[in-house]
Amino acid sequence: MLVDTGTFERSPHACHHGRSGEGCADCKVRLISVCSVLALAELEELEALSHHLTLDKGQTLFGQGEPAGSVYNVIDGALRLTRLLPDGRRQVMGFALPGDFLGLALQERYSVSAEALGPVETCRFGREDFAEVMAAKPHLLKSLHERAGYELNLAQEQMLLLGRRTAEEKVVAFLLSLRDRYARTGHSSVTVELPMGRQDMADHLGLTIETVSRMLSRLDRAHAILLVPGGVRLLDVPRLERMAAS
Amino acid sequence: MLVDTGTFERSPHACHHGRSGEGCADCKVRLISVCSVLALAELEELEALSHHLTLDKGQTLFGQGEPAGSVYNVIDGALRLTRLLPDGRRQVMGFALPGDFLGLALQERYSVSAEALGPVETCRFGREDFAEVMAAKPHLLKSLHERAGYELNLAQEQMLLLGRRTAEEKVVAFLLSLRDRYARTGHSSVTVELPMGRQDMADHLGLTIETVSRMLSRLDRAHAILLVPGGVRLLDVPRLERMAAS
DNA sequence: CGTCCGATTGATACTCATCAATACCAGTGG
DNA sequence: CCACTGGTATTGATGAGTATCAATCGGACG
Repeated sequence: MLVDTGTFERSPHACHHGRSGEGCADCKVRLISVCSVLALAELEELEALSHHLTLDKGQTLFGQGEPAGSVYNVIDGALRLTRLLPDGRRQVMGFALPGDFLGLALQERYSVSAEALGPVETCRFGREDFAEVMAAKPHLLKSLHERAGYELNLAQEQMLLLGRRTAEEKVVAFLLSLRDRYARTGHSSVTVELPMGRQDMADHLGLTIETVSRMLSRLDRAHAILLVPGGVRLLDVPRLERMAAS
Repeated sequence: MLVDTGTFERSPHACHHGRSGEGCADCKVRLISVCSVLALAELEELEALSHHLTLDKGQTLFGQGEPAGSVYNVIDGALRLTRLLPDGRRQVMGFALPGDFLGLALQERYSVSAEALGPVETCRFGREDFAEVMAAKPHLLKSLHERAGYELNLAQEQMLLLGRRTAEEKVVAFLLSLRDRYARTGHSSVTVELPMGRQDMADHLGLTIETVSRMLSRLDRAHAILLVPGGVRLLDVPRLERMAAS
């Protein structure tokens, strides 16, 4: 069931062989990724093990159940993380954005599939390599563990949403949480980009595509948001926050 | 909003002051808890920091949002882990059983409330104390991280359940997952104990108490399960597994 | 025996899914 | 430039599944 992902990968160590502006030190997401806890010397050490990897829209970074051979830092773009039921029903567990770390559970097999929502840039490490570095650097492990705690928190938030919120609350809460995540990485704005399609949102919120569309239309008609191509503009954040019932 | 939990705690170090059969080495859950990765010498070190703590049914171990002053090993009994929406809607994130570790995210504040479903026995550590020990023992941190990965996996499973399964599938999947968890801790049996009430199950599965009750009755009438006081007997596991659509 | 609390069962209402048609938009080729 | 195509989003009509409301049951306990 593996499709040819046709990813493009530079040769290992590409970053530090004299190319300008490509090293980890200049990395766009250095300060918001796990790498932020590393000293410069450590960074170089890790850099020697890194592989730059890019994907196009729709390509699969890894599939649910596959042996987890690599871990990844997302540098640019967005991915969706999905689980499938045998009969095809799909749940989108979340979306990975720049600065996120994929594979932080360090398990034998990937528990989700990761697919690019658009052009994506990642920094790949062999799992063995990374595990070795981590064994030598407890503060890196600690940082990873903190991220895991954060992920667990998000997962709980999402469970609450899926189990106890109405369709409208789900959509509103999703828009606000996306805005918060963008804000944390610097891109603060009233206009929230939606790199995923309606079906992805639906599968994330436990709804159908039609219901998501209806709720967005309704919010638009109520002038709480403004639908724009590729995203939404949040017009009345206080009202949205009340609607989300968080 | 803090109720008097009225918990009973022995004086610190109670375990190793000559009392027989009370040390960590004899701990009932030693081999299935995080402590399983510790050598005997390390175990004694940790034991010096441990506090034995018991709760009665309904008592709160800690509340959502409170500063996370302690972490806990569950020795006996069961707790429910809940999150509340401002308007009172409740989501049960999961149930803690013997061998489980509470507070493994090591965050500033508890992200859930933990309430005893019956008599509960725990092993408490001050968060600072535990963090210190962990800083000195990377393999303990690694073990905790692995547990976090496992929790994350469970959380994803639950998201899939909440978002994409029908009421019947939810109830069946819940019964089977409980059986699996009991099996992992040794208590393998076709009779699955249900230490939680119907409302707890409902709040865990994103249903109402009535729907849970109806589904259980229906399964009983269909001779897939047998409702017994305090639990269920799984009569036709293969069929249940088909119904769960996992 | 009566009370209390949780569980079960029934009748009805409502939210959201389903089915279906249409609109929109980007790309492609005539 | 404009028709055609495929994919995605929107909108509408209807129905299924589950929530809600209400009554009854059943066991534990005083």
